[in-house]
Amino acid sequence: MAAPTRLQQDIADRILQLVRDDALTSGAWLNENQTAKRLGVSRTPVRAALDHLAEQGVVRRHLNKGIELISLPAVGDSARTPEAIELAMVKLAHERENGLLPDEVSELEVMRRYELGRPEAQKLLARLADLDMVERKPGYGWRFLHEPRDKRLRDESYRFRLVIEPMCMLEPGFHLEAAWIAEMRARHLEYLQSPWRESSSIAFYEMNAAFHEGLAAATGNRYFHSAVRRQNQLRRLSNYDWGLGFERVQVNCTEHLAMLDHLEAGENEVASALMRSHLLRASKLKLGSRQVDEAD
Amino acid sequence: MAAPTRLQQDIADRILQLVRDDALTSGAWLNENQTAKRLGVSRTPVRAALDHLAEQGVVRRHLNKGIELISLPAVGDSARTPEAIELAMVKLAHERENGLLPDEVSELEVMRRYELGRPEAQKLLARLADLDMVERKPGYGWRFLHEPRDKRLRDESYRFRLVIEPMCMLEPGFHLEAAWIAEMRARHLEYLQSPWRESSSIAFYEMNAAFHEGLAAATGNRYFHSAVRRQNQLRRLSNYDWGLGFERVQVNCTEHLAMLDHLEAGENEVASALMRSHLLRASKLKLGSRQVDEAD
DNA sequence: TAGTGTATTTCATCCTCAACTAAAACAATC
DNA sequence: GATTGTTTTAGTTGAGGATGAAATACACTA
Repeated sequence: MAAPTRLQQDIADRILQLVRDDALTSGAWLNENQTAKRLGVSRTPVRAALDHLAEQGVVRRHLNKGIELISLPAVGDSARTPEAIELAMVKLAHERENGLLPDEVSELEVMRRYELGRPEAQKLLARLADLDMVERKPGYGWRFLHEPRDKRLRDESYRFRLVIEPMCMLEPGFHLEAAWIAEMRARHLEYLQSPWRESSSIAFYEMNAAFHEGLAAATGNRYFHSAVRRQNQLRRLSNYDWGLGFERVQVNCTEHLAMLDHLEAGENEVASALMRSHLLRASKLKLGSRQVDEAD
Repeated sequence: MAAPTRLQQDIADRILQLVRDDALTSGAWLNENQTAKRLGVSRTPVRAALDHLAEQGVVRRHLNKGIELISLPAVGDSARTPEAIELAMVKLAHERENGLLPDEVSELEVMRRYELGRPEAQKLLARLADLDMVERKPGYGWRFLHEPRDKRLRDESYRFRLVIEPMCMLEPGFHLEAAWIAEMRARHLEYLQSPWRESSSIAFYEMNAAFHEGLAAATGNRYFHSAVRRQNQLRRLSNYDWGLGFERVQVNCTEHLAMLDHLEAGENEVASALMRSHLLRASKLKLGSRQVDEAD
């Protein structure tokens, strides 16, 4: 059978998610129409996704009767493959940090260097431009906007976040879902209890990003949300190769948990103050050799 | 002769700007190499631009000798043609505001409706997505993220700016160029002294945007700058067809001028407070029939 | 009738080719 | 020797076609 499309893979994952949410068990029957409607998509990709799931033995098709659920795979089994563009972006940022890239690059150079098609290279550069990392030169080519390992950049980022993030929880409409708090707390506790491995640094960064982004989203104000998301994207580029000690992880998690506690208790001013000091402390950390940036 | 390229037109304008900055007069000689270097561009487009200027009688080429300046056209003579994409964006935003566009559009529909090529339509949609105005649907097409004339959106924008902009002038590195202050002051005074015409509303908006963006740029922090610029772009879409009264223009200019005064005197805290009340006042204005948004 | 199976249409992406533009190298002239 | 004129090379953009995927409409089955 044909390889699954990005969308089909995505739909397949979301179908499994729906099945879990509805607490369906083996033997349950799925409905193409409803599924398609719930996912906001036509039946075509849903059918394709179901075909793929059938191949994996998760469901079984019965001719003209429907789809039977056979066995539900474990959560997180489908190892989301990050997009090629994402990978290339991280790689590019990394090479730039280490002085392997000149101050100016052409589109073609990006294509060759990271083995991308033209549209992909264009998207990549557009996204970097959006993050204020590069800009178009007047004629051809692109120019990096700051030096590798620019300390000023990091300071600027913290100063910006210091203005934005503590204000989030003071916004009028600020509201956190109880479920979100619970999930965040669980994820943080996991890091406190299990031993730290270098390999978990990417997942740790993502949890951090989700924490800060979630707080911004809770304002209900899309501009706060998108400003924080933008900062996260930016930091993601340089932070994927952290060298991070367990103490730092511990401090970070503890501070996050404290904020969650106060927010749950409705003490938003306290949480706001905590956020401020949290960011201040992070901004003052000395940078280790491999520590281009750190947790928050 | 071939029609001037976007870049060539741009270079031509900037050459004239350089000539003015250097206070060159008729009879002066221009140097291709230096010009190219100053503009950060190769000689090729500079030559082309000079050819176009020669056609218009601004300069004259002497074979193997150089370029002689003949007559300097008046400022603002070259009516900057905004990019086709810009125009289409404004038009699209306008139609959307007036309910002429459905909640979902396809790329092709954008191409047809605004007579754009595919790459242009893609760029347009990408930029709208960047401004959080639309998002990709899972399958095909794009979806508008908010209702036309969404009041909430406007409130959110003000709340965000209320957090960001007053903090700009309190940032450690904040520094305004004296020349910038002088120019801004002059432009504002012009609006106070000359009678208000409906036709000046676009120019008025641009002055406003330049004011706020300039203050953000003065922080030396690119994140403040880019956050404010983003807000300006967003507002530009819905604000180009203002219906604005002279009183509002007057109040707006007066407040801006007061801020400039205090900033010049080093009283940044005062200016910051003024900015806060400035934004608050603007956010509380009642919206007139055509007043989708207002000055600040 | 409510659902799946099938076909058709619309849409988007990818690719390649052609045209053109800018950059860089070289030649010619003052 | 510096500056302009010319050529060469590299890079980018735009247009059309092929491919494949999603949306839609229709047919079929329980």
